[in-house]
Amino acid sequence: MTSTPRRAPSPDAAVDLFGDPVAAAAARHLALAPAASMQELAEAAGVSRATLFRRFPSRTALVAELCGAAAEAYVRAVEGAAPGSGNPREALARVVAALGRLAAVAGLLGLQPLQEHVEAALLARTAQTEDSLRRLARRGQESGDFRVEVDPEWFVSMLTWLLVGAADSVRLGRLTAAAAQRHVAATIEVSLTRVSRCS
Amino acid sequence: MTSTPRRAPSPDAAVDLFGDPVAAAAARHLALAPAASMQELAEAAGVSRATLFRRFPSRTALVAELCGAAAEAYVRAVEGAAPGSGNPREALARVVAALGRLAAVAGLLGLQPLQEHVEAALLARTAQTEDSLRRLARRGQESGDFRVEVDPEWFVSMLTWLLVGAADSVRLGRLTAAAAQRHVAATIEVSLTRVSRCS
DNA sequence: GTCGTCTGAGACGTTGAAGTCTCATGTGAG
DNA sequence: CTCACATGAGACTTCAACGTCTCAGACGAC
Repeated sequence: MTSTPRRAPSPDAAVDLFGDPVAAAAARHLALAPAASMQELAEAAGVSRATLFRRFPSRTALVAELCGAAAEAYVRAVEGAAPGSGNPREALARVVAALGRLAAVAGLLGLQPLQEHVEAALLARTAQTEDSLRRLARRGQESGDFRVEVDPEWFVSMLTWLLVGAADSVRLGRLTAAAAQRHVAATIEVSLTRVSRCS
Repeated sequence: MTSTPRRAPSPDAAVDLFGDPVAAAAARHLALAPAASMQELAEAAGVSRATLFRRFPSRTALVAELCGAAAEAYVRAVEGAAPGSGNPREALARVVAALGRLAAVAGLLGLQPLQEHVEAALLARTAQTEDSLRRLARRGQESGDFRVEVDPEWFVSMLTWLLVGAADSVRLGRLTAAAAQRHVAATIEVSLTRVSRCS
């Protein structure tokens, strides 16, 4: 055969965020229907309820695993973007691009209602990462690249929720994924970076 | 008595968003615990479960009413800010201020998982209002006050989700309500308005 | 072929919350 | 005091989803 049978990796690599397609499908459905039952999730994943229970001992475990995987991906995305290295503006651009890719898949999972201890675990997992983002904000402020009026804490919040908003706009069919991602990047950049010079 | 006995209206008037204190307390609790049972909501409101059922025929009805009231308040807040009148920058500032006041109370209610038809009803209720915001964005772009790169659709989304993010930061104790509100206003303004001149 | 493994179908028990109902208590109006 | 009405407490039914289990069929390895 002239065409090689191996599938080309999907253009946005975030698709295989989860090991298996069942988890991926469940996550996709859960993001759209946060209160979905195991029955629904199984149907969405194309397996029987029994099989879903074989893979995940309980609904709680399923949700925790999916959200955990999303948190993990978030951490890896930010780390991969090396927010601590190089020019702050470029580091910021890398971070935003990496997270933008992620948001389409995992953004709305962040809206999942969680048990308190599960949420606490996720927050603990991402605490270091969020801190590296805060440091990036401060670093840029010290270097004169970023506005000093922006509280690093707010920077993290803004980044997070704009990504969620982007994912939601896509869900409602109001923006395409690509456009939403561009808007997030532009908004973050404009609100964080200082105008360096006038024409 | 020298001091008049009538209570001064609370500094942020949004407190009595709902007619009765029971609904207000339930809404407050629901925002923090989206999966709360009627038992929990009743306790949070300081009434018995029976009474809660007397006032709201079902949990669905309760949630729908609270979210509906929030949507209503959103509509009124925007209308009250008259986004269609006057200088676009000032109109924007009015809108952001009005919504900022609202977000502390109702922001996280927007995260409530809803049945599809309930969500559709809320979207229908707010459609006109969102449209007036889009028109404000366009108007500002035509007048040269706002950047033309910002899609009016994204403007609405950004505004919405930054307010949710502000409410969430407050919930997590990471920002004070006042600070969060200021940050939202500043972010919106910076990302939307064009730099008019260079010192 | 046989074996091991995974799966779907579906019955089954359990549980927790929803929603209904009754009754006793309290309180304000007259 | 008496009536009307709202509430709290709690028993009760219903129900949907969870979670467990069994069994039969499919499929690959060998």
